[in-house]
Amino acid sequence: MTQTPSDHPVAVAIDPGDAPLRIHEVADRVGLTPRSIRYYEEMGLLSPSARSQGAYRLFDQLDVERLRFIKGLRDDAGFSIAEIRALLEDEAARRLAREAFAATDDPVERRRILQGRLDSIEGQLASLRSKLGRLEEMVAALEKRRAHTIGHMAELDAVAHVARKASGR
Amino acid sequence: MTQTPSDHPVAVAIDPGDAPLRIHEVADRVGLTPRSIRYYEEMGLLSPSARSQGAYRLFDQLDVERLRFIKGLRDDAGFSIAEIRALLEDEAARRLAREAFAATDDPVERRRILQGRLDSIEGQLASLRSKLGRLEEMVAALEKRRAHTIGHMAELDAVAHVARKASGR
DNA sequence: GCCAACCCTTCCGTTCACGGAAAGGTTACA
DNA sequence: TGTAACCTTTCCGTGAACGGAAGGGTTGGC
Repeated sequence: MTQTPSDHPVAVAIDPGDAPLRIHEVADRVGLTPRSIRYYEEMGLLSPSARSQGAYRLFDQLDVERLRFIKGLRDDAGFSIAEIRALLEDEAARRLAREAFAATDDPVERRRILQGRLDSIEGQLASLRSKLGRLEEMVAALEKRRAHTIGHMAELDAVAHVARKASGR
Repeated sequence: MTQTPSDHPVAVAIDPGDAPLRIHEVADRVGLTPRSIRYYEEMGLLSPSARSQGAYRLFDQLDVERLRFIKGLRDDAGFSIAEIRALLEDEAARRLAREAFAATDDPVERRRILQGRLDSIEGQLASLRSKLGRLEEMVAALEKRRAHTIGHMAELDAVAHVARKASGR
């Protein structure tokens, strides 16, 4: 995936904006605090990012995407850090797999690696869909209550209408 | 759910069918601990439930439903207690409104009360739908990645197929 | 080569959402 | 009239998820 600026224009996803970011820059971009990012690394949600000469953390575009995903899982899906780690666990291997993928030319091996990645994604999808399902149930229940209430109101309106009629329009 | 063989299902507020439950019974039914329930009451998520002679908390069917809803908001939607309280805040008024509803015969007043309840439900629906939307976005993003990965695998398979052919079947 | 603005690790503090024990009162049942 | 099994409030403890300060090193621009 790390395409040198040479031949195929296909996967030139990262060329100029690929300058490694420092922690505060990532934090601003993603909407987290540096403290949280360090904490997530400590908790094992991030593979050890690159470091500068003087041990500064350096983040690439993949790290940023990963952190966005983490933030989504935390804020939108409401997963705990432990759950997120479980979800991303296979993905730690993915990091290695990515290198292994680039390192080999054997299609069988490459296929095996891609299959692993796919399994991981499927697992994440299953978790999210489960949460989605339960949320949809809640929405459905609320919609039912709403319909019920609206029904009652219509009833009352009908009664009022009859009453108005009975009292001579 | 626990429907006694009474006739009007409308406003049978105090019915011998739903014998008041004690805290541990509710906890078991809903899937919470007594401690959590007390905590939620302390945090203002429950209107002060009825109390027995000796100050035991007594819960009716509405309390149980409310607690189920709270649990759903907590576990499924991942809302914090503060957010849940905000969501249910108007519903504190609902409790009073329910009594007011039973206390009046004026259809106009009753309609007004129902409208208030409806507004509250709409607010809750909006919150849940917002969360739902963001979750769906995440699922969509994952599905895209999955499709991408599957595409890559198909590519590899095609290459392998060609290779097999070239090497004499 | 200097300095402001970052960054590092370490450690203690804090908020949230409860858990759990203490000390005592209540209920239901024999 | 016990008595076991609940319940009450009060208070201190805890794990998760950070916040923030201390003490010190690093970068980058002038």
